[in-house]
Amino acid sequence: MPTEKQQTQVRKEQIAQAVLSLAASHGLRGLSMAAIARRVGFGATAVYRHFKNKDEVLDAALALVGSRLRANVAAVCEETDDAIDRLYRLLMRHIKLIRDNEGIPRIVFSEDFYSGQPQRRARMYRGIEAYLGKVAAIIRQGQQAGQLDRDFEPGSGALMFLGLVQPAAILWHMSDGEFDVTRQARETWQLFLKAIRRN
Amino acid sequence: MPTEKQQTQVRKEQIAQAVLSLAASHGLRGLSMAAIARRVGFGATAVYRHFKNKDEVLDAALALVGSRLRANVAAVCEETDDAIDRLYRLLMRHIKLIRDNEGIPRIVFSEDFYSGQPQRRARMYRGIEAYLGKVAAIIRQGQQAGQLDRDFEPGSGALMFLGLVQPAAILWHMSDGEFDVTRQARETWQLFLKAIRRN
DNA sequence: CTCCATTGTAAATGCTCGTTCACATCGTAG
DNA sequence: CTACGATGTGAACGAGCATTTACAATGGAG
Repeated sequence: MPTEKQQTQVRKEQIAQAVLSLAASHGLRGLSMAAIARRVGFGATAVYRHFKNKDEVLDAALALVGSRLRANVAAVCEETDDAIDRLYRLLMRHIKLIRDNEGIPRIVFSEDFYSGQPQRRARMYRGIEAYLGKVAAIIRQGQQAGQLDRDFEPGSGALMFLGLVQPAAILWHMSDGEFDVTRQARETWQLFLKAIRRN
Repeated sequence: MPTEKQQTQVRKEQIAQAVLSLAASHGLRGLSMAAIARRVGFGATAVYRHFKNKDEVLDAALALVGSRLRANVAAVCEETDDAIDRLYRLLMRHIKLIRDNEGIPRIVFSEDFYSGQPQRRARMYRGIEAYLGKVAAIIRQGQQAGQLDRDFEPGSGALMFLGLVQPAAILWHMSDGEFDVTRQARETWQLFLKAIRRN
């Protein structure tokens, strides 16, 4: 047996990360069990020692994405107390996360990921809602502190915040990295700030 | 032969539309030749009378989306000369287009659609760029007319414009229609307006 | 009316891929 | 040290699906 044995816990993480990496280069279509396993250094069938089936593997990858997003929010709240600072840092972290793991948007926005899996779609929906809720909380904090305008709903602001990244991210990877996400995000951030800041 | 004969031109349109309809309910994964053909009222193999292979079928669907988007821009430019009006109407038309053809975002954002097809991805990129260019042109017109602020690039504004719809659209169909896109778009439109309007 | 190009069908092929099974090997508890 | 559970392997199966092929029906041009 050429491959070393490893704990299931370790393997699970490796497999989930392999899904993200592979999705980055080949999307969901080329995401076969064999490809995932090869990435880890496996035969295809070994994956079944750690997961019941492919769906469980994809679920693990999804959970990984969720934990990364939560970590970002926690980090910016650690770094600063200022609402605007928090939002800007979160924006930059979000972009970096996507740049480093191109597979994330490819999976999250891929419809094949959800087709035939209503529970997974529901879980994803709740995950995005939770993320938006945390952004909204930061915005509400800014409104109460008097930095941000009070005449809009924090939820709408949070949605717009997400809109700062999404089109840029899609264009970025459609252009094969040619499109400058970071620069564009900085530009639209200025517009966003003008929209939400107390005049 | 139970099925009536039809002109290739007619069939091509039917097939492309069938792709959009099917993608709406089952994503790209369930999008088999058999399913497409059945939707039209066909056997699977009959599709090959009109298209060389599946890739050509998907390309046709993509072209259909492009023509719909162009039609929207042309329509709003017909309806009014005012830049802000044009943008608002385009936003609403864009939303309606997506609500009526849920398959569009499912295809456009599905990475499987592009994986292994670099030319198609490039074509899509050019298509989005062209759309953004037209939005930017409307914005520039508004800047020259003095309605809109001059201190931001029209391209950035156009990107932000796209960001008004995208997250809302994704949440909409992830929530199975529960999320109110139109209401949210109206809210974020107010924010957008505050961001771009000449104070 | 009669060809024949066009449009359709059914059966068959070959490939990819998820999954199972029987067996080998590692590492650790006792 | 020894057994046994945990982990890994390769072969094989079966389903789904794109595509090809041989054949039938349609319908308009001459």
